[in-house]
Amino acid sequence: MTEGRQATIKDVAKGAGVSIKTVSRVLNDEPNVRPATRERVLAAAKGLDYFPNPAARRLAGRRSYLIALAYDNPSPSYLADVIEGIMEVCRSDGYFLALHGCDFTAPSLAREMVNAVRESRVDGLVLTPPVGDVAGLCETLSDAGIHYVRLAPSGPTKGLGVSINDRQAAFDMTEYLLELGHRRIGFVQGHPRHGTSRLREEGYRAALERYGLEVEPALLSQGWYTLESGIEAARALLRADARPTAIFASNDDMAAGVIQEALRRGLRVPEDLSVAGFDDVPIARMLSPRLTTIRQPVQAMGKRATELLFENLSSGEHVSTQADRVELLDYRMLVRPSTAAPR
Amino acid sequence: MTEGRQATIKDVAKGAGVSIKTVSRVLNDEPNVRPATRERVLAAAKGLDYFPNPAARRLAGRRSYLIALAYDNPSPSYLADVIEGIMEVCRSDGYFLALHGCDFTAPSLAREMVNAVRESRVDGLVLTPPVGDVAGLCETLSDAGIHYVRLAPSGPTKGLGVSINDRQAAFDMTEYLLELGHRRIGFVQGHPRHGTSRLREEGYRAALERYGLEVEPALLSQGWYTLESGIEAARALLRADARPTAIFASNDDMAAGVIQEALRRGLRVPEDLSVAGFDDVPIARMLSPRLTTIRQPVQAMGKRATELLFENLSSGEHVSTQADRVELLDYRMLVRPSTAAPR
DNA sequence: ATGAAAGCGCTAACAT
DNA sequence: ATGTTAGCGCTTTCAT
Repeated sequence: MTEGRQATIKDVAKGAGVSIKTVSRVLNDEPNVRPATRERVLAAAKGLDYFPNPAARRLAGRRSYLIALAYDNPSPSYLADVIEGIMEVCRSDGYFLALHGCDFTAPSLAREMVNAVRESRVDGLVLTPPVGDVAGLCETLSDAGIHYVRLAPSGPTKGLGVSINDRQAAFDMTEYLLELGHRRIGFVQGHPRHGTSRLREEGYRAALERYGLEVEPALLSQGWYTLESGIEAARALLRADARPTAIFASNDDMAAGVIQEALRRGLRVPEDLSVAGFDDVPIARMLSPRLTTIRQPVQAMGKRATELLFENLSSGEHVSTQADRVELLDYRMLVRPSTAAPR
Repeated sequence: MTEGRQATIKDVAKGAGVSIKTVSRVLNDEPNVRPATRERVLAAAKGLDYFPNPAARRLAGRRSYLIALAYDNPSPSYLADVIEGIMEVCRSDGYFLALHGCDFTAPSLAREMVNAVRESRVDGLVLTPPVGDVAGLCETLSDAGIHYVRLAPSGPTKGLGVSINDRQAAFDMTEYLLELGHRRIGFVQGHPRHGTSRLREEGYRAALERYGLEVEPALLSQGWYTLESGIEAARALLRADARPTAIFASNDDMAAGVIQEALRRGLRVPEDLSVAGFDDVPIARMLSPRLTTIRQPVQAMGKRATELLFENLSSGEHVSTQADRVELLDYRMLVRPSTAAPR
């Protein structure tokens, strides 16, 4: 039942009684085609069930119509959401998305990424945290003439980026806990090598300072953005003499660990301990009690990042040559039953 | 700093002092090249930092070196895992993975998928549940000469597939609860249009029958594989006069809902109610108590499915022409604190 | 406003 | 064992 072969631009040209160049013009929305001619070409293409061969287009054109997403072990929902956002733009622009898993701690990361780009011919990269924050990576990419956009870039930024204000969001969450009446608020720090960890901690500290409270070392505990590290951190925070009445974990996975450890110790959440997270991954709604957290618009961030990348690609300029440009999107604080006023 | 242009096969040929065909032979591991020549070519390629242009290769060859993953709203961790498994094989075989989100309830699904394949020129498809179970889809794909492999196919299967024995796994879980001493075991059914739902329910029913127990309608409650539907289902099951001492939900998200509703009613888990799930998504470990569940080797399934697809592609035969071939991989039952003997 | 012709960088017959 | 020669199906000058 399979058709003999797929229609080519020649078939369409013949069908419409024009040259292949005219067909190409119509297909690429170039000027200088009479509306009547355009219609005829479109009709012929439709009738023949014609789709341009991407390989031929890539080979002849200057672009590969391919971008890649570079990531290192993100939470599954983050990956799924960001992909969804990117795909939305790719679909409408006729681009493909390639996935590039990598190890952000590998010394050879930059070199390997340049090679991967050379090999796959991708037109540009979307870098998710923490990949985008790797020291020297952006410089290497820029030097190699590779276009990219970063999600949640931290620190002094070069080039394009999309983010939320992590610092402000953490500030808001801490302030919310303070306004509930909490005065001893524990904080579980994120992965030390992720840029967002620093920003979120800064927000937490700033809020305490605003309330004239000291940030006691006993209120801080190091985590790694994993469930297990959240349990460990909670263990440390809760065995202190004057234990906190609330714990703010830098992400939801760790907050789940905090809740687990609290319940194991017979503490009730939120009556004995309020717990807050960050990210609003699916588990936040599935925990008992449901978790107070910050929602990042991950899908929208992926979408906007891709739009910026495409603009940059077609502008011709390279990322690094134009002014730094990081767009901030809105986050939302979601108050759920895991937080309450201290007793 | 950007290089003038990327090296081509001609550059390599010149550098090695051979013809481009010989370079091509070396690159594609074809026979009839003297080892010494091979070495020379390889050295030249390396020295020139040469990578074959995928677009040219696709255009000239008969393959696109591209496969697609078709999915409809899977759990993020399922998607991430299956992608990881597929990518593993793609990387080693020089293939790319395209993502194709779709709506498995759309009447035009089959037609749209054929068009998408024509447009993107993918060599083959990996279909995740429930997409692979859509009536008529496989026939349409086969008729169009499109190669595919299904994950977790249900029902009488045509063509290639990779799965676990969902029915047996559900049987095992139910039997485990029975052996703990439970006699009233509630069951939350999965999405009515997912093939796995039927299989898992069959396993549950078979285990009860094996123990000479009747499957009372009051023990069954319809869910949709979502958290909310799990809560609803638990509400129905728990307000019955003789309420179950254990509830087996067809997936983890619904099990999370069951736990939430049970705790809301003041029931303790597992003391007053045992809860079990299916899938072992990340939340299973994050819930309090941690969830007893079935682990599917999703990544391995994605990997194996891709291997089968590639074998099929290079065999030349079409999927539908050979004997049905569904490989079953091992699952594992994970006993965690959410289940215990009834009091 | 439209067309002719020359590639893009490979693979695939077909030599040799 | 290696080379020659056509394409693959587009985009891109450059004509007209």
